[in-house]
Amino acid sequence: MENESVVSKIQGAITRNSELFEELANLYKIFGDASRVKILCALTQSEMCVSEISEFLSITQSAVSHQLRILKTSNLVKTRRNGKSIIYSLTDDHVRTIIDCGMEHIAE
Amino acid sequence: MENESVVSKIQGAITRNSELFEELANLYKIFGDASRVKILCALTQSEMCVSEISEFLSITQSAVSHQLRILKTSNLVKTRRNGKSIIYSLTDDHVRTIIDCGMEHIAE
DNA sequence: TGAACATATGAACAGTTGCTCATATAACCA
DNA sequence: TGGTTATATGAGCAACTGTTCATATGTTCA
Repeated sequence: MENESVVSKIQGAITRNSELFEELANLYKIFGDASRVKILCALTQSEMCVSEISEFLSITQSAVSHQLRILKTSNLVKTRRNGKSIIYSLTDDHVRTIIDCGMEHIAE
Repeated sequence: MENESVVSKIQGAITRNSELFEELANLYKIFGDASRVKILCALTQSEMCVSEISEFLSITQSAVSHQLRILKTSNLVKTRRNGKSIIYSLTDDHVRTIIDCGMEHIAE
């Protein structure tokens, strides 16, 4: 079949960049949880502290902290201290783009 | 604090659209696995049958089938039969956009 | 029809995930 | 300094995921 060379080229490209796809999957895995997407989406609108996030998500402060740690480890959010509070915000605008991208797919 | 009204607006918007975020998370969950992203990315280049995918991913035909079922259930791929083979292809171009979007974030 | 090939499906299982509970760390203020 | 508030962290656990193995379904062709 004449499709074979095309397929083997694709195979080559994907096998060579296997780690890249691993990384890509790990990025999407972070967006693959409703709590986290909500947090990220909220942060596209305004920076917020932990207790504010905890309140509007109606989940435990502990749960929020755990999620925020994941987001911070992945460098999607950054923090600064303000008195007793820790204020979370997005590190860059890619998050917004990615969310928009997904939203566009859903709105079909 | 003057941030309060902003936060409560965001809270409202997110609480109202809770199901939307659930849907969004479910979409990203699908992209959150290396095997699936590789399959999807391969399909942006060319339609392929199960055995071809199985070959270049180096995973069982069964595993591929299971993953393809997830992709099909989510309407990301469609199928047609060609003799003994089932040919898989993307249902639309959103997949490509979403992958590109994530890749752009990684390439920083 | 029956053997060979291609794909789908169900059960089982190890690994992962996201939550809660209890507790630790840290800053503020009386 | 001690009490209060804000956040972080670790253990434990139930639910979920992705794979493999065994097997079923479906198509082709001699």
